[in-house]
Amino acid sequence: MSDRSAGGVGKAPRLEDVAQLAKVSKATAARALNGSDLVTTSTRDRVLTAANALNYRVNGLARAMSAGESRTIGLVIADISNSFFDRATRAIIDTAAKHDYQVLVINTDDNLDAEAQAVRVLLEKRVDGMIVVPSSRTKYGHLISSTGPLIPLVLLDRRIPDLTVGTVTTDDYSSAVEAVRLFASRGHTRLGMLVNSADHREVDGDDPNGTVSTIFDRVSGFRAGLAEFDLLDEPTWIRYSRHDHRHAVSVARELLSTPGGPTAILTTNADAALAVIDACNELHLALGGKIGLVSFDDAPWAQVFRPSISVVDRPVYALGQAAVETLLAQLQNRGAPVRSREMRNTLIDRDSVGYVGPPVPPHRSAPDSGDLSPSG
Amino acid sequence: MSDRSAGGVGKAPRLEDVAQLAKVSKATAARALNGSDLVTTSTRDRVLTAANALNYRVNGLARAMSAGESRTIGLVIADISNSFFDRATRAIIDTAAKHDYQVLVINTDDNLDAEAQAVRVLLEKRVDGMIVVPSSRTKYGHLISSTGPLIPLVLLDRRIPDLTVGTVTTDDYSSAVEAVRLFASRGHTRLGMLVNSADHREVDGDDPNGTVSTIFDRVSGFRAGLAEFDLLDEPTWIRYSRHDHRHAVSVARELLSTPGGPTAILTTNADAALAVIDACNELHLALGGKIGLVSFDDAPWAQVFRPSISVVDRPVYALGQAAVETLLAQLQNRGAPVRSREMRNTLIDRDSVGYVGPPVPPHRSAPDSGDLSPSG
DNA sequence: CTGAAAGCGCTAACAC
DNA sequence: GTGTTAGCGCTTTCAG
Repeated sequence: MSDRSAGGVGKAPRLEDVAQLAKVSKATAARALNGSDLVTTSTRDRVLTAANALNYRVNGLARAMSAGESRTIGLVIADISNSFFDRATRAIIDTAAKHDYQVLVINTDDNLDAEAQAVRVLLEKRVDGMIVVPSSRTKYGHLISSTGPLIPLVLLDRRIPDLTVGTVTTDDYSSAVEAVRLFASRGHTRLGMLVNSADHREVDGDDPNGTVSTIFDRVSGFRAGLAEFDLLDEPTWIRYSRHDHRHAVSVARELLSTPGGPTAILTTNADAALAVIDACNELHLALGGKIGLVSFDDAPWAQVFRPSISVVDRPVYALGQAAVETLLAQLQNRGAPVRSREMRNTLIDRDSVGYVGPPVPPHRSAPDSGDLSPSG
Repeated sequence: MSDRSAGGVGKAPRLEDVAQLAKVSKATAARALNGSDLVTTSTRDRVLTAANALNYRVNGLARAMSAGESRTIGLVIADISNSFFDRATRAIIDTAAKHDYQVLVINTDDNLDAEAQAVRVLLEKRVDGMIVVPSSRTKYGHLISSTGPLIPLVLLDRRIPDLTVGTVTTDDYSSAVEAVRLFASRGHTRLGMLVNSADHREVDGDDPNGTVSTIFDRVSGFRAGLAEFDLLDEPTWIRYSRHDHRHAVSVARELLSTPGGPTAILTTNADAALAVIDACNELHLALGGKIGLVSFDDAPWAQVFRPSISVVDRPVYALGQAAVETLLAQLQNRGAPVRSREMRNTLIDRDSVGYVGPPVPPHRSAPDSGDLSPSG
């Protein structure tokens, strides 16, 4: 039971055991193991051999305690099993590993309480910093103390306008504008939007304050696009649905079966796109013909579908990577100024936009596509 | 810089700070905080108030050190951004959280060295146990010591025949047999298989020893199915491809464009199915007509595609959940006998199987579908 | 170059 | 009920 040499059941060897076997002090053993150059080659060898013989592994917990850093970062994310976040998570874990950090992952389902709870747990586990995908644009009390973020923090994918912390996002506002332009160039004049959101209540026309920034940006950009072409901005054509295929399909169906309703839909993610496609299947509507679709996020199936789906491709991997790098930079140098990055999406036009008429002319000279940015 | 009361920069309050403020000893403070009932209500209140005032959070590292458990488990998985593993991961994280455990996730890309490295790191971080998706059926030296698993361990999704540890899998062997039966019932006599695997070399006909158990089982089951109907078991019709869409498509194309080649394909995952669909697109083949497809894993898009894809739906969430529960049971009671579970898949027949002729009769009286099991 | 010793913050005996 | 104290295993001055 208390056999010390056997693996499995016996206790793990400690630094002291190694030191004893190598006939040196703990301090020397530690130095040898950690590659300090204040050790003779011969003693170092003795220590290494001993460590090897005992199959010694440092106790990271003990090291973390005394060193004051756990080399662990926390990731607070909406839902790992989402085709966007899973890839972001992949990037984060891999990038962190490259720098010898591990990551503790927690899902929130975009629930604010769950998010606060996750932060609490991570704080207790003494992560060195965290990356969070905030579930609210406005509520962030759980992320700060009186003087700023509780620990080094970077926001991924979504901004919190009032919180000055490192943030890594994409230019969704202008991508939405571009999507509208694409629709307009194929003659679509009645545009709708299907927003897949945890918070699926219809939001206020002017300032959907409860929503996360990505959705806020996409909706705002979409509406700015409508204005650019003087197209009808009909509130009921911007519909919200839950993260639930059946519900999303029913909303999509309503959108597409309204007489005189939209002929083209912009969706905020791949799941919503699937709902639109399904609705078209059910209603026997010609997607890519009289009906147009553009979706945010380039899911693996999007280019295999027939018609292949036009998408706003987001640099997911790079986003996750940047988040980690921003965080690590902060860890290295806590006084460093906050650095945020907005990365560029790419509109990939495939076959789902369709064609219903000649290009719609812009209302007045269109603003440069270069520098549109959201107000919030 | 060393401001103690300010958040953010100042040091975090310790148990001792709380104790002092509440005018009790550390022990009492600890008891109050941890809900021991050997404390007066009044002192408990004082302590709680103090803790609150200081915004105290236990130092989980310190607790872990002295308690001897970190309440953290490690997850070593092939690739989180895969539509199967992402959902399994989701289940694992959520189930663990429910029991107040957090999860450290590491990707291996099915690389054995990466897996060994991951295990090493997790061991150093002193996780209480780990769940691993092993990248080899035969190499597991990094998982054990002379007396058994290094720490409580459960294998997810794939077995290691020679390793007696808790394992949670699905009955892929019989599902593959069933898939063959389904093809046979629609007249398909020439069946092929597209295997999407990190280890994409063609494996030996009889014992693909290098592959992971799921693939081994699926291929074995497939071939058993062929035997059942006395169908041609042509080695070149079982093709392996990398986790790379272009490559998979080219392999699928070869499979489908061989004159006299297979008219139906069983794929081992959703990505491979996408490759087959893409190949059919390119070759203008009538999927769901003269060409049949069944895929392992029910991806979100499978039922939305036209034709909708027939699949072997695997109980992913339950699988992850069971893995955690098995592991925690082991943690509770280390002497407990190893418990493994094989969960049942469900063949969902949609519209991609097609029809090429009357049902093929079984060669001899077919074995009961009930209890087929792989040899390895 | 090497060793002794003081913590890191908490839990769990063990006294009172 | 509450306090004292001895670790948990490591890093890191500070001496030698």
